[in-house]
Amino acid sequence: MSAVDIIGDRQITRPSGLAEEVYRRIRADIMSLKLPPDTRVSVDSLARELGVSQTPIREALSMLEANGLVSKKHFTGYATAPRMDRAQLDELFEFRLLVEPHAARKAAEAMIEADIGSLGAVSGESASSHDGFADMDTEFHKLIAQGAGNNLIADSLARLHIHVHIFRSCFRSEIAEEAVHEHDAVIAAIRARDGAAAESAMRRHIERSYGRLRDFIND
Amino acid sequence: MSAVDIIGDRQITRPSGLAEEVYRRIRADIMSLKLPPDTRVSVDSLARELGVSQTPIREALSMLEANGLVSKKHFTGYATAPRMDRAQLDELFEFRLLVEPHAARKAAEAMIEADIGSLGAVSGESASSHDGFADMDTEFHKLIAQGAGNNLIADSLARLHIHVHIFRSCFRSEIAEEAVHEHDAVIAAIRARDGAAAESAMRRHIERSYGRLRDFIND
DNA sequence: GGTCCGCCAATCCTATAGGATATTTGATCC
DNA sequence: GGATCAAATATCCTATAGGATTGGCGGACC
Repeated sequence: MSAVDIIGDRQITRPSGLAEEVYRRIRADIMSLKLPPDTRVSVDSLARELGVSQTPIREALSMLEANGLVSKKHFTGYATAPRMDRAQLDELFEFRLLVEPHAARKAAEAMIEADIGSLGAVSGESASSHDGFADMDTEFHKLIAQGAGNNLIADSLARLHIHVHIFRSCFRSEIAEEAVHEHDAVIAAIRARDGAAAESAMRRHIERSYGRLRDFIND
Repeated sequence: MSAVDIIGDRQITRPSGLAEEVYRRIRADIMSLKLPPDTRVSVDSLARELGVSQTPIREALSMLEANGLVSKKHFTGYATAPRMDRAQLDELFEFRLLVEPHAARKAAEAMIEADIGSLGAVSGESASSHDGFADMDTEFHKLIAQGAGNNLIADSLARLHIHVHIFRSCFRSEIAEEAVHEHDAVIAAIRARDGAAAESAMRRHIERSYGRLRDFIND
């Protein structure tokens, strides 16, 4: 009998290592703004708080650094990345505008029916709270990127979307009713297998989203 | 006086930490095929070989894992990523085809003169050896991505280009005379500040490059 | 009053030791 | 001869202790 066992809901608790678990935890704390941008992160404190040794903390922070969520200064320690400035927001949306409409088109052409079903499941409902909308938005874009059948694109967008999430959370942006409608437009086009319509609907969504977020920053 | 000192060519040797140095070292070994794809990588061995403790090795490997160059299996150890298969190659070039022509267009419109100068410096010369061409190709695409003024794009492409480099090295691909000509066509278009021409020249270059690499794989 | 210098605390960085696990090897049995 | 099982090895994972460095604080000096 292995040390890991079957738990109630028939799910193996595969221990991918403490490092990965710590990674998820810290990333969650960053995304929930429990660790605000530009905040010092002490290895020692985290080790005590989470009740593990320093080594897995260090590994997790190294991975977070490689993903651009924290930065390390030699002999000074780690700190969460500063909030995006105007230039970075521009760069990020230029990138999204380049990739996501293409992904939407491919998804409309190649997505399997089952995944289109799950896509409908993240439409509108549970968009009552701010966090609810954020999670829904994340899931929406992730499903489409995966539906396009390109893991590289999906991973790149997921990595970037984290920063969008943080930026949006910083300003407690009101839940955009428009965004839900824009999502629905994309979903409808994908359901209709209309690649061109999906591409332009996604482009419109991202452009509007860009406009909504850009208002918060003027430096 | 700080511990780090000024060296001959007026450059500070800023010690970014052992972890980063180890990171570069391992990445170089992977790119030079000294660590071939799908090869076990022992933390202990590396520690002894490089004469450092296990901790910086572990941090470096964590960063490499986040960048997709090695993978970790719990209680089994690290291993270099397996060589790209056909599907991954397709995904990678779909991505490049999406991003790089756009970058070339922007570079033609916005690149400053000085950088165009350095661009000409990587044209043709030192393309005699295989490694020489590989480095030149890397530098060529990096300069254009940076010239487009979008760090996100530049970083994403740099990360992907490493895998192209490894794949090409695996097959000891002959130095493609064509590639140099295609590069020159892009450079000429950028020099002429012709965005449309730069975009299509880059698209053509990547498509041809894709065709050249695709021949090596048929599974 | 402003500036510079030395001290102190906090933190990171490194090294080593011990526990746990997967893979491999060898012998035994069918 | 092939398959199965068990022990041994190599490796990773964790924890703790000690050395090195940076940044901040207070006092002295101009």
